[in-house]
Formats: sequence, structure tokens, C-alpha cells
Amino acid sequence: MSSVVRGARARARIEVTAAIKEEARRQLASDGAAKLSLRAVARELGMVSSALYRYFPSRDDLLTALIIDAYDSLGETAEAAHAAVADAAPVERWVTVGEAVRGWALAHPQEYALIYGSPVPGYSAPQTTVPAAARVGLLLIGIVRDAHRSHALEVPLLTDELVPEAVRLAADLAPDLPPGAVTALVAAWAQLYGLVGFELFGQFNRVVEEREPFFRHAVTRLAQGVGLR
Amino acid sequence: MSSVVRGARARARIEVTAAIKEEARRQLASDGAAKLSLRAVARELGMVSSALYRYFPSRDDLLTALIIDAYDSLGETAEAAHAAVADAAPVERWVTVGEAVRGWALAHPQEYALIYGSPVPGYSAPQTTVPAAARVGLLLIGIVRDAHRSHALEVPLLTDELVPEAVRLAADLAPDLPPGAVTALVAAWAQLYGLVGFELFGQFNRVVEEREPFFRHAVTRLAQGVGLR
DNA sequence: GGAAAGTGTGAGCACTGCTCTCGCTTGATC
DNA sequence: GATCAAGCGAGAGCAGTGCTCACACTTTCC
Repeated sequence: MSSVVRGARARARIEVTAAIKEEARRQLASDGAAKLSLRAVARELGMVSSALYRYFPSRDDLLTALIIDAYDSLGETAEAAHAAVADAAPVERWVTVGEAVRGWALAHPQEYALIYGSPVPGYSAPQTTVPAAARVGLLLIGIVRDAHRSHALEVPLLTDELVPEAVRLAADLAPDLPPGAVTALVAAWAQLYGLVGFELFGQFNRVVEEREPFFRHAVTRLAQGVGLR
Repeated sequence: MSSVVRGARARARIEVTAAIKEEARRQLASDGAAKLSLRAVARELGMVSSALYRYFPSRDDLLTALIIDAYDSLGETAEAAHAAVADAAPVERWVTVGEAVRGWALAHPQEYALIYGSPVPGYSAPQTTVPAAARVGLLLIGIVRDAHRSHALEVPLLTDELVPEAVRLAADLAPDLPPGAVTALVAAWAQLYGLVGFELFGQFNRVVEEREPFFRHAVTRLAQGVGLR
């Protein structure tokens, strides 16, 4: 992809594409993914609906673009929050990332639902979304790796029944970490999203009163379970 | 509500209602909640679409009925699995319930997405669903309570910052359990669904290879974190 | 038996995603 | 600099959706 914008037409295309995504994001935030309507977006932008298909070949493609943006926005938020405490103790770094994820989710519920709730049924996220989706995971791996390198990681034990190969990530992204740590890390990663999802989707209504301290407590224990101290 | 079916008309109504739900469930399972169409259900049943509104005043009401059924089906499955190991050690009972939830989710992905994924956007589950939704939670509470009564529960510690009142459940459903146990229980409950959701919605693709032993291991550690032995 | 309530019919409204043809404008090529 | 293809917007149109309403018919209740 060339970074040089060749002419007025190319520049206009970029602007219109951005405007469409912006308006779509607005409608997504206010009404949810199911009610996101191409026609309504076009109407709001003062163009006819068929013109919009010059920019996104289908509704699903527009949604995919929004999903990637959402992953990036979440990843950026988490990375920024983490950067502010990069030199702190591992547990604090972990908790900070967890709280950043929760904060972003509460601020962008529909976008969170789009990426971590049930994927819009009948639609499976294409491969393009993978790199953007991995950002928070990589952040967590980095924290555990740092702890391990400075011998501050208490490696969790593996049950007998669990073969180390169960978590493929070990061989791919974190070959330097012991299997027990990777396993615990992946599980904690998923569990973090369980906590956020339950709060966001109302499962904690009439159950958990003080959400924020509860989350901080739970996510701290999650960090300890991974072996961070 | 009278349990006596008064006449042919009342009996027919029950049958038609059941047939609608059955066909709707079929379409839900095959195409997902978003593509569930009243007209298609009616078509399949050989009736005109407007007739269906005599039974369910709106699409959302039909969805609500399916949600309640799904909660009940999940609860029933979990309870049945638990009953088979009711006399076993607390950890085994816990793991059995967890595996039952996972098994049901894998067998009914769309229904699981309907109740634990993002709720269908623009639609918030009415109060009617609450009792059905609580069944698995009550099961888990029962396991912890039994362990506590037989002095087999290692009560988890609470961090200073977390006030015991944070988890309101303590005062309502399990006043006999210590706050630390209730807090850990609620967190573990949410985390269980994080594990199931990540597997179901593809987040473990290219990450976790051997799903079943991984899940068993993670959910066992979850039980231990609650204090079960 | 007659009034009232319940049930199915078909037309119709407003909306959706998407396609296709038509012209206009832009921009690269000869 | 003229030419010609590619990019773009407009508008009509198709098939589908949720939902409403007036109408007829049937069952139930008084």
C-alpha cells in the first residue's frame, strides 16, 4: 500500500470511508450492531444507499472494519494504561491492564459486545482481525515474561492429566515460558473477559454491588494465580 | 394459572405455542438469533405470519421465551450431571458442573450465545428470565455451602480494599457463607463462563489445542481458588 | 340462543440489504 | 491536449423483514 495519496479522488475516498465508519460507529454505540443499517448511515451522510457500496461491498465488511477498529482501540487503551506503570511490580501492571480492559468495555459496551460477546450470528470474523485481536494478550504475555526473566514468577503447577502441548501458544508466542505459566496465563486471560462480560451484560445485577473493588480484587487474585507477586 | 386445560381450544393453543417455539429453536440453532424470522417460522408451520402474533406479541417475546427455555435446559443439564456425583468430593462436584456447562454450550452454541454472549442488542432481558438464569449459580453455591458445613472449605482471604458488602449475594442467597468465600465464588462463577465463552467464540483458535483437558485443569484450579479441596 | 372472546386471512406500511443501469467526473495514457 | 477507461453517485427495483389492521369464522361462556 502506497502512503502517498495520489490525487483529489484518492483523498476524497479516504475521507468518505472514514466518515462512513465514524457514522456507523455512532449508530453502533447508540443502537447496537443488529440495528446498524447501511441505509441509515448513508441517509445521515446525505448520500444514497447504493453509493455506500462503493466503499464497503457489504454490511458485513463494514462490521469487520468496525471490529478491527474496536480491537485496535481496546489494545491502544490497554497499552497506554500499561505504559504508565511499566516499571511497577508485575501484579500492578497486570491489574492495570485488567482495569483498562474493563474501563474500555464499560465505555464502549456495544463495541465490546461486537468483539467479545457472541460474534454477530451468521457471521464469522475473517482472518484480518487476528493481529488486532492479539494486542491485549501480547501485553499480558510480556508482563509474565518480564516476571519470569527477573525470577519473580512463581510458576504454577500443572495437573498430571494436562499435557503441556494443550496450549499451543507455548510453542508459538512464548517458547521461553514454562508450560505451567502459559497455561495459567491463557486461562486467566479468558477469565478476565468472563468477569468483564458478566458485569457488562447484566449478570452481576442484584449480585455484585461494588463492581470496581470487586473487579480489582478478582483480577488481583487472577494475577496471583498466574504466579505474579 | 390453572393446570386444568379447559377445552379443545386451550389444548390447541398449547400445542401451537410449542410448535412455534420448536421451529424457532430449530432456526435459531441453524442460523443464529439475528436471522430468526417470524415469517419464516410461520411459513414453515404452514400459517400466515400475522397469525403468529396471536401467540407471541413480538419477535422479542419469542426470543425471551427461547431464552428462558435455554436457561432451563442448561440448568437441567447441569443439575442432572451434578446429581450423579452428589456424594463425591466438592472439587469433583464443581468440575462436573463446569464440564456440564461447557458440554451444553458446545452442543447448543447459538442458544448459549443468546443467553451468555452479548444479549441481542437493543434488547434487554426482562425480569422473567431471572429465576431460570440462577439455577447453575445456585448449584455452585450449594457445593460450597456443603463444603463449608462439613468444615472442608478453606475460606479465601479478602483483600483489605474489598468491603464484604461488595457482593450483595452474601446477604441474600448465602448468608451462612463467609464473605471471602462468596466473593471468590461469584468471581469463579463469572470466570467459568469466560473460559466457556472464549472456547465457543473462537478466541482459543490457534491458541489452545487440547480444549477438554485444558478446561478441566482450569476449572479445577477455579474450584481450588474458591477453597474447595 | 346470543354475545363475547379467540383465532386465522390477506392486504398493506415502512423498513432492510443488495443489484443494476444510467450518466457524470476524474485521471492516466497515447 | 484529446481520448478512453475507471471511479463514483443517482435512482429504480427485488426480495425479504417486523408489525398492524379490518375482516371473517369458530369456539366458549352466560
